[in-house]
Parts: sequence; C-alpha cells; structure tokens
Amino acid sequence: MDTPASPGARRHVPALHVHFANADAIPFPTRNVARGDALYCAGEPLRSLYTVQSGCFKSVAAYPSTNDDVPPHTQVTAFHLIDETLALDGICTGQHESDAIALEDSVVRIMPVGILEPLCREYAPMQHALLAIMSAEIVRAARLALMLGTMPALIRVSAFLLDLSNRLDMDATRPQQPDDVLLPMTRADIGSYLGLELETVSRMLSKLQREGAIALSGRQVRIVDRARLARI
Amino acid sequence: MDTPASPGARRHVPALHVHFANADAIPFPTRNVARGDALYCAGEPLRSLYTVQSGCFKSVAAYPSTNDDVPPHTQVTAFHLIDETLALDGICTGQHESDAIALEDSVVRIMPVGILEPLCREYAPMQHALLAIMSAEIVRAARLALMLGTMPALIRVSAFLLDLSNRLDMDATRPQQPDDVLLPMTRADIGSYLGLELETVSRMLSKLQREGAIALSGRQVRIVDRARLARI
DNA sequence: CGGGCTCTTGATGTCTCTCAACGGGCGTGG
DNA sequence: CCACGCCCGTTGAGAGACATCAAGAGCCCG
Repeated sequence: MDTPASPGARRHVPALHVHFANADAIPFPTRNVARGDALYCAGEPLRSLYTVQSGCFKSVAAYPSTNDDVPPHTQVTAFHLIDETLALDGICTGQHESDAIALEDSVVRIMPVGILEPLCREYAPMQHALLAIMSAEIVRAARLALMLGTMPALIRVSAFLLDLSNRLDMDATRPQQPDDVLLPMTRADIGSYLGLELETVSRMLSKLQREGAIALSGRQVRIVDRARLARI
Repeated sequence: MDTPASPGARRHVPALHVHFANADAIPFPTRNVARGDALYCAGEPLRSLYTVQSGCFKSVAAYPSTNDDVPPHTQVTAFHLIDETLALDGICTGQHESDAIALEDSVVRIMPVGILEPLCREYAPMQHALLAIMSAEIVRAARLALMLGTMPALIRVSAFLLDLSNRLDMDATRPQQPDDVLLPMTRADIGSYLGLELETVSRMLSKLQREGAIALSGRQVRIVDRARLARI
C-alpha cells in the first residue's frame, strides 16, 4: 500500500510517485486513450514510458500460470493517477509485464525509452529522478505486498482510501477538497488490488460508513473522520 | 512471487535478479556480515547499493504504522541470494526503507551511489543494467503482491520452493544439484514472506511431502516431483 | 546436561470467500 | 417517453481456509 503519511508515523515515508524532473521541459508527444481502452498490453515490446496527464489507469498483471489449462489468475497491481508513471515494469525484459487500462478518458505523455536513456546519461538530475521513480515503485509494491500479507480487510480498505486521497491531493489542478474522493474504479477493481472479493470491499465500506469514518454514495466518498480512518 | 518458469508458461517470464553487467570489472570493496547481523537498517542514509557475493539476506520492512502505540507490523519482503542486489528501495528517499539481515555469514560488494550514478552516465550498458535490475525488482514485488492477494497457502509454498530452487541454480559456484535446496531461513521467515503463519508453512510442507512432491528433513528440501509441485 | 529455539501436529475459532437474491443507474431501443 | 437489459453495488446465509492456542519433540550450543 502507498503512504498514509499520518502525523503519528515515526519514520519518514517516501514520496511515492515522484514527479519526473525536467520531463515537462521536453516536448514529448501525447496520446489520448478512451475509457476502457488499453494503453498497452502485456507481452508487447516496450517502446515508451508514459506519465498520466489527465485521467486514470489501472495496471493488470497475469500470474505466469504454471498449469495453464484453466484461468490464469489476474490482479490489479496498481492504479495510476495524474503525474504518475506507467510501464516501469517492462524495462527489465523489454516487454510490458501488465496491461494498462484507462479508467476514464485519459491523456498520457509518451517518453520513448530510446530517447529517455541517452537523456538520463546527459542530465544527472533526470537520471536521478528516473531512479527515484523506479525505487518509489519498488517501495510501493513492497508495501502493497506487506499489506496483503498481514492486514485484515477493514484496514486494507481504509488504507486504500487514505492513500488515494493523499495522491489526489498531489494534483494541483484539482479543486482543493481533500476529503471528497470520487473513486474512478469499480469495487471489483479495488478488491482485486487489495486481494479481496468485491463483496468484502462493499461490506467494509459500509462498515466504515456505519462507524462514522466516511460517507459514501456509490463511488463518491467523503472522508468524515480522517483520524478514525487512520486509527482503524 | 518470483519466476517458476515452468515449461507450460505462455508468456515470457523476466529473468529477475538480473546480473549487474560490468560491475565485476570495477574494484568495488567488499564487507563481511555475520549471520544475524544487519547490513543496514531502515532509516539510515543510503550510501551504497550491495550485491551478495556469498551468503544470503532477508529484507524486513515495517509498515508505516498509522496508530503507532502498539506493534508496527513487519514482514519479510525479499530474500537475496548470490549475485542479487540489495538496497534498491532506498534510492527514492535516500534512506533505507527496510532492514537487511544476514541469514548466514555473508560477503557483499559495496557500490557507493555517488560512484554508481556517474558511472551509469558514462557507460550505457551499465545504466541499462541498473534500470533492468530495478525494473525486475518492481516485477518481483508486484508478483509477490499478486500471489499474496490471490493464491492459497499450498500454492504459495510450492511456488516459493520452485522459485528458490531456480534462483539457486543461477549460482554457478554451487554444485549442480538443482533438486536439493537447503533453506537458509526459518519457517517463520518463510511465513512472513508469504503472508502465512509459521504453522501453516509447516503444514503445507508436510502436505507436499505426503503428496510425494518433496522430501524434507528440517531445512533440507529435495524436490522429488517438480512437475507435480508446479501443477499444484 | 540443560535451556532455548525451531519445527511439527492437533483442536478450536474466526475472518473472508462463495453462493444467492435484490435494487438502482444507465444506455439502448422500442 | 418508457421498457428492458446489463452492469454495478449491497446485503444475507453458509462454508472453508487459515489463524490462534496449545502441547510436545528434535536439535544446536553453551
């Protein structure tokens, strides 16, 4: 899971989804992706990295099924909001390791790897930024694994809400309502990400509402008592 | 989880724990770490990356506890065998994000980040190797999360054994007995890594033995029926 | 030889999954 | 404009997998 960044936290929590220094200055092309469409699919050759300009994506990975007669397990491994970078998992093989699906009509900036690597060799800050982004992604994934391995369902869901809220706050273009979160994904997506069934996600959201931590109507969530949510 | 790399796998599975090209050619210093000692601890400033020359480590992460009155949940997030690289998670903040504990008396090669980054700017293959290693780590962590989110205990344990066996085979210095695996970690470590209790790990190992997939005596595991293990 | 750590195995409990039914929103087409 | 179907979300009842609690055996090391 990503960073709840509560006041009580003892250790410094890394700023995940680091902004890509200097990339703004370079006239990379953009691409529109309609809601539900794939930006790329697993197995395709990696040509570029992408940063989200507007909209939102989910990454869906398939577990390399050992006995592949029947359904290969899949899971949402990440959600990508504005300014966050996609396709980092493809560098190691030169192939995309997951599908990237737009959750809304979206725009991405295209950064071809063939250009990016020489660029990073030239500009030390950019190299450092790229390494920082990748490192943050490692931390993010490890923290997700930690949560899936040790936390009960209610905590997973509340941590997810807090994380999403924090990341949406990063978006300077968004009106400043840090307590109002409009979920761009279905309960099934959330469940897949958190290692839960969609019914369980629904139940936990209802429970959080009953306890007065949030108010919800469909995908519109209002964080009523952030401290309570963090304390769960 | 890492790569079972079975014959049945449809998609190409990335070679995780990529070897660090050219790093051998550079006279980096080494350091000995006694069994049970920490190579580094979470929160310390990141000075170097490390590759394992001999021995074995575990990475232990603490979940940034929101209400930190009581025990901050911890989990083993990775095991590091020979030729594998540690401390990649620290680059994003300049601080180590986890503890690295030696499971045996070990030797690591020390690669100071202040040297590594300029070096990567100079040598494109080295830059690419570093990016590939970090990307592979992202894939590894995501796959672990996927397994923790979707797989039952028996599959987690069998996948863990297959992965460990495959990674040990990468070690050229090891005598060629790919089916004999000496686990360097306790059941509790395995359980923490797999999101299970140590009793469950023990039960699953016993079950795999009853089913004729493995033979075990303490930490010595012999993979008797690799196909069956992969098929579970 | 004793103490502590590790591992195994059993009994019981509980959390989450599974199966099922139902309501609401939205788009399509009558 | 309304009807219908489909997807999404909610809620309940029951089952199953794993955690928890507990006891005991093996082993290493001092």
